[in-house]
Amino acid sequence: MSEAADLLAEAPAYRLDEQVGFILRQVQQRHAGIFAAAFGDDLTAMQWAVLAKLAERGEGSQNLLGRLVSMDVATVKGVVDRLVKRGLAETGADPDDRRRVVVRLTGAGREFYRANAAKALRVTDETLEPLSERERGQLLGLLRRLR
Amino acid sequence: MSEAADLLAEAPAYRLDEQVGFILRQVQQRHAGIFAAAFGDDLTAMQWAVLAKLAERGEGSQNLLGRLVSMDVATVKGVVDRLVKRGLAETGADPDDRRRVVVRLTGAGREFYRANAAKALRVTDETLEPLSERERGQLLGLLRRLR
DNA sequence: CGGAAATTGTTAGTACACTAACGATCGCCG
DNA sequence: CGGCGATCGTTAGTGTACTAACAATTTCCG
Repeated sequence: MSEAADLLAEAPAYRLDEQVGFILRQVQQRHAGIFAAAFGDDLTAMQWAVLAKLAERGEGSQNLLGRLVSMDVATVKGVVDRLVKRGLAETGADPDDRRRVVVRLTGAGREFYRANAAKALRVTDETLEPLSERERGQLLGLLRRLR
Repeated sequence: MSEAADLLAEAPAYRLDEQVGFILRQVQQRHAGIFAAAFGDDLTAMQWAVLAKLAERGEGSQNLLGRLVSMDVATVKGVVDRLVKRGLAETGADPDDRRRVVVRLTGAGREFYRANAAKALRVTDETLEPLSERERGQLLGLLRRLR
């Protein structure tokens, strides 16, 4: 009974504003804005991610670090370079593997982390501000499954 | 009864992997991968977004176009330049306002849109593949409120 | 042991993404 | 009408992001 109707529905409407990819980018943009407002010229979100991971896990090779923060090896290099230039991280040789470059936080890096972890949490909070506690959990649960 | 416990909880744990911003970036990465697998070297997601918007709305100034796709004015220029170089769009002067650059699709651009809209829909579909129909609606609803 | 395969990091090239500074033009208001 | 603020586009500079090609090692396997 619905076969004729199916024929009429042949051209599925493509509306950019309804595509996940598009909305995702807009949400990312808003988050980036909130982060920038909180951290100003101190650090970008990527640099903070690497710093936080180093604080969590101690030192590690660039490669491992890249995997932990879901960043390309070529990209992580640039981020680490900038952290080193800001004096928050330092690199050294791995005695066991001469290919490796070990990255670790400096004292200033650990200090920066301690001083700003609460602020970083507020960035997350402000990003999710339009949602109730229950909705936040829902959203995170759904997003995690799309990773 | 819980006041003593509250004092112990003073340092809120910051776990990178639980922050929306971080998860959001991972989901974006997966989506970008799916898009690239579908469109290969033909077009990036951004270029497709501009193309689709032009197909939806007809011609418009670079500035307007930027607003419609949530893209910086400086960024949109580069994207439009690349579409022009690929022969999918063209620019012209606005007779009413000599500051403006009007952007519109070429015949090849319209043709490309028609030929690929269904594929673009499949990219969205594959991105959301791990979720049920109901969950997809939930996710989009939540994300939209974070724009 | 020795050589092929895999891993690690670097560099170059392309494509977003945003800020700031600039010049050209438009529109409004006195 | 005349000027001044707002808008539009371009350019330069910084920071992700990914691919491809490459060199230096290390590892594994015959």
